[in-house]
Amino acid sequence: MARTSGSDGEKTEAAIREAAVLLIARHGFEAVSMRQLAAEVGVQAAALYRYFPNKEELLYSLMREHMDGLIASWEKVRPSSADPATRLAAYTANHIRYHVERRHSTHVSNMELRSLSPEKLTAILKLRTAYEKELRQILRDGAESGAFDIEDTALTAMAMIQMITGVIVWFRPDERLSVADVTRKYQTMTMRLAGVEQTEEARHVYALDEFRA
Amino acid sequence: MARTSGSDGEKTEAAIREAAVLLIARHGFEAVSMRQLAAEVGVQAAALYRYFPNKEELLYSLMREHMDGLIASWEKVRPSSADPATRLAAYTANHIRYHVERRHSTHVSNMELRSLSPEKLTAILKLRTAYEKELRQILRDGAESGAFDIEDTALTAMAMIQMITGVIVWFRPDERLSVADVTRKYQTMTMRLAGVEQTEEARHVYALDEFRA
DNA sequence: GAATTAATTGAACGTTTGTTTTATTAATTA
DNA sequence: TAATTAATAAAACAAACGTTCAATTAATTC
Repeated sequence: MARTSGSDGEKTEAAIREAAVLLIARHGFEAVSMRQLAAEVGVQAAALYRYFPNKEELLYSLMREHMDGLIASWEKVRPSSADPATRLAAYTANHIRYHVERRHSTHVSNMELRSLSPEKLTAILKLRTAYEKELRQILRDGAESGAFDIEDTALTAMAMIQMITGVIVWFRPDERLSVADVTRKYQTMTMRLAGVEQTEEARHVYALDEFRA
Repeated sequence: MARTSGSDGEKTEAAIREAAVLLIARHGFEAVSMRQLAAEVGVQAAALYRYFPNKEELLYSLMREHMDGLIASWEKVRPSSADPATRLAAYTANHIRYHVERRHSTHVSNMELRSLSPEKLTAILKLRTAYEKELRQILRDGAESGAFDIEDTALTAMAMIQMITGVIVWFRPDERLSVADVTRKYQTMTMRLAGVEQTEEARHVYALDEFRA
């Protein structure tokens, strides 16, 4: 056999990416074989090598796509000139929205870092650090202006990120809780961690429907 | 060759467990081979099967040991009859201490769940749920008594656990931050998430040296 | 319609995998 | 000291792994 009827490189690559994210999220990178992935796509294993030179490059490509998308999504909604509390609420909302919508690729990007070579690992961590730096800056600005009350901005930023990323571990949108509900509740919590007073807190969180779309 | 001079079953099993936790934490369960593990212990692969019937049972045994230890450590320090804020501070401190002291087994228990069969996965999750239930009860008691101000106790408990477990991702004890420093800062943050007022918050956190040993 | 390019198959490669079996020696018990 | 048990090595198993290569067909270009 050879080229199949109706075959299309672009569609095949997209199908590979989608199946790979799902399989790797479910079973882990090392546990997924190229044959298993190919079978899921409906193709022979050898065909995968037309799109990715090897297994590790496939993983790396998935992670880069995820991180690039995350940063791009933030740059799109970022209210650069707003006050720190507004920016914090926006950061929280965007983070949760992006991760909830991409549970599987988030899992891959967070859990499979050890399967990357040192150079590729460094590249991904660089993107992650750049993204986290945005939050640290918000916290620092708020602490300086007196809007926030934070003892250790670096530590608080790490704690916040862990907290809001953790939403994908337990949250599934259902009838009880919508993404908007969860976002609002997490916004309240990041405000509390930032040391915003209760009245100010509510004013910022509830006024931020625009960041929960 | 056969039995080696000075060989001792107990010591060998302990060596296997220790090496397994380290290797699996570093490379992931699927990426670690029985031969690699055996080499680390200084033994042939076949010798491992004297202590564990197969690879999965080894993983399961490591996870059970971790979870049992976590629950036991909490039962030992738990101030059952204290007020909610004190109990929350104790829970936070014990959680951080246990996890920081066992970074590698924490990594294994949190990241390798998907390598377990459904029955074993259920067993481990049952232990985890039991442990998390303790925190939910503290939050519920505090909310009822008016000591805490919490909108959604289940969600807040999940967020707190994610936050305080996340400490192992970035924290390494060094000259800048000791475990006691980090514990105190995280206690402040869990108090804030619980909605304890600032003055009460400080009174509870700073008086809890006993829970930071 | 012929030539070229894109997409894929099927077979094969040497390694490595988890695991089992058998033999052998050290330590312990009688 | 003889018999027994504990602990290991060495070799072998079939199965699965990532990857390569040559052949073949579909789609596109000329």
